[in-house]
Amino acid sequence: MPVPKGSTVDPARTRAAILDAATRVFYERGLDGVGVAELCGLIGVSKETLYRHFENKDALVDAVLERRSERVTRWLADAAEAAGDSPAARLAAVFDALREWYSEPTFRGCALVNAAAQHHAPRVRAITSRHLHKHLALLTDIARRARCADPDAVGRQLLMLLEGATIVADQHGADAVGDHARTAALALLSGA
Amino acid sequence: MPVPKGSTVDPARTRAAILDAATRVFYERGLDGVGVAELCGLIGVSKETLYRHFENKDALVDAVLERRSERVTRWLADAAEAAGDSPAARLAAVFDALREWYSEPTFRGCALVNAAAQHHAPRVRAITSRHLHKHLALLTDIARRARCADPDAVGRQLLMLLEGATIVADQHGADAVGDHARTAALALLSGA
DNA sequence: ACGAGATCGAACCGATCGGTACGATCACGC
DNA sequence: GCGTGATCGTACCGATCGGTTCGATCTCGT
Repeated sequence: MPVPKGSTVDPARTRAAILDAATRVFYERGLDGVGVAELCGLIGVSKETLYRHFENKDALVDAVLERRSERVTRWLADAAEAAGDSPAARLAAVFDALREWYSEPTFRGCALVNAAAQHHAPRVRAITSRHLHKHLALLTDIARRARCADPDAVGRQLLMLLEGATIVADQHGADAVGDHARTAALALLSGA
Repeated sequence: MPVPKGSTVDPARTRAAILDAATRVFYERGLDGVGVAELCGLIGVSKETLYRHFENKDALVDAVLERRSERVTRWLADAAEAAGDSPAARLAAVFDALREWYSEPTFRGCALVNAAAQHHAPRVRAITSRHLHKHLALLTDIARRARCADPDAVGRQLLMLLEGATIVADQHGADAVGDHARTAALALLSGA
């Protein structure tokens, strides 16, 4: 085997461990809320190892956000897909998934949007912008399937609702936010 | 006069100048994106002066956010008030005001929400939470005036739309976001 | 004219940060 | 068994940060 797979010394696994820990701690405490030294301590990895896998902290941040964006996007797309062909059912499934997310004790809002609010660096903003575009594509597709007169407009409206629900759930607790968002989303879809 | 009003040495004016500059630069570059030394340089004020008016940087941040929250809240309330008695007109006026805000070149999203995404400190989170509650009160009042069956639920839905529109306008440009948000808001109000 | 208080400018402090360097250790392939 | 490369632990570096201190200057009320 060219690449050891179960051993302690396995670059791919090390890299994944770094990404996993960084994803969690950056989400919990903010991109600038944890230093590289502390992060390495949490993972049980030396700085040299981290810096062989990532050019610098910004590159690590980019990788974390990129991976997170893909995971979330796929998660929502899968939820919609599993709900069948009915546009309303697909939309309901998306907001049901969001509702469960809001109730998780580790929920702290959207990691991408939070990151964009912290790092005004164009790199981070671009990743977040693409992230929202993926959501927009999913929601616009639902609006198109529902034969809305203006699917793009409805998609945008649903995107605002999705992002706003995430913000409100983070700031005001998840209580009924998920349900209200779901209700509003279905109303916007059927009313258009 | 116990307090000099037009002179160069005027603690109240100095304090206001610090707050003004800090509000602007914290909004543009982030709470941690500008140091106290640079901030003082921009204002033309020494560190000692800043630290006589504010106990520390966190206290300055709190004061900036508190003032900003009051300003924004009053601005939206005034817009609604000026629109007359019709609930739909009041709501439309609120989202018209938002649309103009989104188009300003300095627009960078909601300063309070951004701050909460940066500083996980409970102080900042509390200020932001109160800020959203003020918006919620305004929107719920409109829903109540419109004789919605469940004004609290509609208020929450409108709040999500408002916050989501602000996020989307920041990330995807202001283009038609304001119009779409306005349309969606009126639809949610009249459909409930 | 005098004293009080606000302000300036610059030096200074300790802590922390991102990032590098070095010697030692460990696991694997040949 | 030997070499290669991944890893560790630690020390180190320069920069920056929030915050303090001090002497000089300025303004104002009395």
